[in-house]
Amino acid sequence: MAQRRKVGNILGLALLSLLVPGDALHPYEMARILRHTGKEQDMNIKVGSLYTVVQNLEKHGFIEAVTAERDGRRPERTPYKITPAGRAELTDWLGELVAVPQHEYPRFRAALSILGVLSPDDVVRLLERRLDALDAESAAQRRELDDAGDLPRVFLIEVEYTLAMREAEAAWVRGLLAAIADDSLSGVREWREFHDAGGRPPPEWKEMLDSE
Amino acid sequence: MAQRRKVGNILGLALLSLLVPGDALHPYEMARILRHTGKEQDMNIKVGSLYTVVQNLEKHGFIEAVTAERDGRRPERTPYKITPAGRAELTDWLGELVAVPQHEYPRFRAALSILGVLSPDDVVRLLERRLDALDAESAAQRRELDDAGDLPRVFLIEVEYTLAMREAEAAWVRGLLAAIADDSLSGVREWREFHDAGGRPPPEWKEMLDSE
DNA sequence: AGACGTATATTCGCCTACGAGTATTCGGAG
DNA sequence: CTCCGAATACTCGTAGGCGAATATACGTCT
Repeated sequence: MAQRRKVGNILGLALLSLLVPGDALHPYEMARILRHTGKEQDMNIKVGSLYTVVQNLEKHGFIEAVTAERDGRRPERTPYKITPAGRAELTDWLGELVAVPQHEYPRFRAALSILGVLSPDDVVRLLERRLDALDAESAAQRRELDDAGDLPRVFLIEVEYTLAMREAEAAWVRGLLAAIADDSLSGVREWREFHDAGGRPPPEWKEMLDSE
Repeated sequence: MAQRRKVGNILGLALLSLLVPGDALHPYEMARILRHTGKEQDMNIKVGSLYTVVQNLEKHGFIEAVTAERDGRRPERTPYKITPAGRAELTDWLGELVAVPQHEYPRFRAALSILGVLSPDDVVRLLERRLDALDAESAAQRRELDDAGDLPRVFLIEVEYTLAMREAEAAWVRGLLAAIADDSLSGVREWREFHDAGGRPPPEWKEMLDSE
């Protein structure tokens, strides 16, 4: 998964950001804060991975362990603090994420790309279910935004972003359904034939698909 | 990564779909077809993974090896064909992907959620760069769509979808920039203070962030 | 005919992700 | 006081992802 960055897991970015104020934190507390501040909505957080990521961050000098301490008689804890290299990595990484759109692979896009193996009628039914789910989620999220009305908007941009994207997707799906319904989507007849023929593309498409 | 599905890698879905017509294919040819038909745009395709996925698909009975053959003196090839269980898995999986929106974690959303560590001015600059990149990509993709004008639209839905999403994102970013510029985004002053204070949240926010 | 680049076809091994397990302490209920 | 569940704080093993290596055959330029 890791590529150019020495630490590829996005969790690493969140951890670095937690340490920015300068205080040392031990892994378990990082996990607690992340969960408590709702960061699980923004990224995949698994405790097992968190410890791996902390190790990697240390290995590459982005954080360093403060002398292990013992509080009460709890298991030994090793707190970490961010290094200058860590701060540099944080701003650089974050800057890149904001400025350069990544090519990610939403499962839905993958699914769309092989939609042909289903029949148009099935697809219509499935898309309608998706639409319902999308609308429900949007409504829930809009409520969430209203409830947190006193919190400055800046601290909710990721929610607004997600909401905007979800609504855009819903609109697109609606458009697609409409196009299928009023038959303005070119190729639906061919699609049905394709599907009825057991997924074997008619010969005259072969070249088109090949040449692409 | 794998969860409910016995084979979690989305590549498996694409491979199953290739085998739907009934002909047996060997792994290398699957890879060739996928690359040739532009599926790399829709999902992450690594040859190393492909072989692993093929093995897993076989292990779970979704595909089965046909007697290994030898063509010319090329290295031995083992072609696979889809089983009834494989067809069932394909339609079920695909159906779920279409009907049920997944919670995925776009890096950009994660980045937005910790934007606070950058200064508002930096963020504006970065967002402007993103906007340029988005517009450039959209333009390129629209050209691509025009060029393939004879191909039935059904076979380009994934492209249309991506384009729609990208444009929606661009619109949202534009809106955010405008809101920052005309100061209608609540909390920007606090944001600046927060950043100047070294990322330490002012005490009166603590509760809000905690209670969330 | 030899050399060299490209296409064919797969294997290997490292690293990361992460579920599940382990060990300890604390805060109540009874 | 003691039992027990929840919280604290990690560790470990396994499976999957993927870059890189390997090995053969083919085409073609000289």
